[in-house]
Amino acid sequence: MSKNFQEAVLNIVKQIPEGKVTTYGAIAREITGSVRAARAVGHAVAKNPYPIVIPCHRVVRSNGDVGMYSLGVDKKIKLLRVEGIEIKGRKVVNIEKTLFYFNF
DNA sequence: CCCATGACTAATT
DNA sequence: AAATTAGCCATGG
Repeated sequence: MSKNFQEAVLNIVKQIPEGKVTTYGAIAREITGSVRAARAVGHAVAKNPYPIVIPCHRVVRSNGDVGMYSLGVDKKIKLLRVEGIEIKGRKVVNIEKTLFYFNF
C-alpha cells in the first residue's frame, strides 16, 4: 500500500488501460471504501505530477462529464478521443461501456 | 487547530 | 435535461 493518499490515487490511475475511463468516486471507493472522498481524489490528481505519463485524463465524473483537467478540458477531451473514447459535448458517450472495473 | 478551497457526488428543483 | 444545494474529504496556510 501507499504511504499517502496522493500516491494511492496515482497508483490506481496508472492501472487504467487506454480506451477505458474511471470516475473520481470509484477511485475514492478503492482507497477509502466510500465514494465520499471523491473530491479529495480530484484534489490529489490536481497536483498533477506527470501529466500524460500518468493518465489522469482517463478520470471523469460519475455522470459522464469529463470534468476538469490541469492542461485544459479541451486537451483532456482530445486525448480521450485519440484513445478511442467517444465524447459528445462534454460527456462521454455510453460511459457504462467505457468504464474500467478494478478487480477487488 | 480552524478555515478555505476544489479535476466530486447525489439528491432536489 | 440543466441548474442549485448540501455534504464530504485531503491539503495548505
